[in-house]
Amino acid sequence: MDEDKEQRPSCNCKKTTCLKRYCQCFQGHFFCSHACNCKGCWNSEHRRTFVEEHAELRLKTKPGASQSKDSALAGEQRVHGKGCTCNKSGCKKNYCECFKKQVACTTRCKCQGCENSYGTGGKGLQGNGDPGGPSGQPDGAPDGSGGSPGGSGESAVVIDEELLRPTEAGVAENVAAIDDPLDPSTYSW
DNA sequence: GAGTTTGAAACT
DNA sequence: CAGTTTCAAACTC
Repeated sequence: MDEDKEQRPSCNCKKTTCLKRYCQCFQGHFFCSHACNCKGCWNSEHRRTFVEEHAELRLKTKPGASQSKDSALAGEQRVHGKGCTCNKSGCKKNYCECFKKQVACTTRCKCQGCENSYGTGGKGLQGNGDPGGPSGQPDGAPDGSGGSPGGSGESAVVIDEELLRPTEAGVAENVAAIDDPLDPSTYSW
């Protein structure tokens, strides 16, 4: 029932008009809804064509970004396609895209002092992190099982593609749920 | 609740 | 292509 609610992100954009990937909704291929607290929002069904044009434009200018970083990688490891570049968070805070999705950092990541404990303990143990790093130990497994979950790290690496790639139906449903988030009087342009 | 910090995305 | 700036979200107080 609330499943759709959970899948649909909400944003608080003020300057991007919800047409850039700063916007959680736009990034997730959702239209903004009443749950959003955005201002000057153009990411609505009313502007669907406009939104699609923007999405296409983004696609043209930055093809690799079209699918976000997430699903860019498929096959051997479905983790963050591009990886994170965390410097200070140690990949153990929600600033870190990998941590946020509960996936392991990989060699694709450019993070420093990685302490991401998901999967095999993060690339910090794989060599890209500094060996004599902040702790040297990734704080152990999140579940405290004492080892990598599943041994192969599989459970932590796999991400739900459904969440990353909402179906047309999902979008349509989302759109249908929007009453009228676009009040002309609310927008300055 | 407000302010600060952080990483990602956009722009030059 | 690389560096800088801007942005929204997460975090701390």
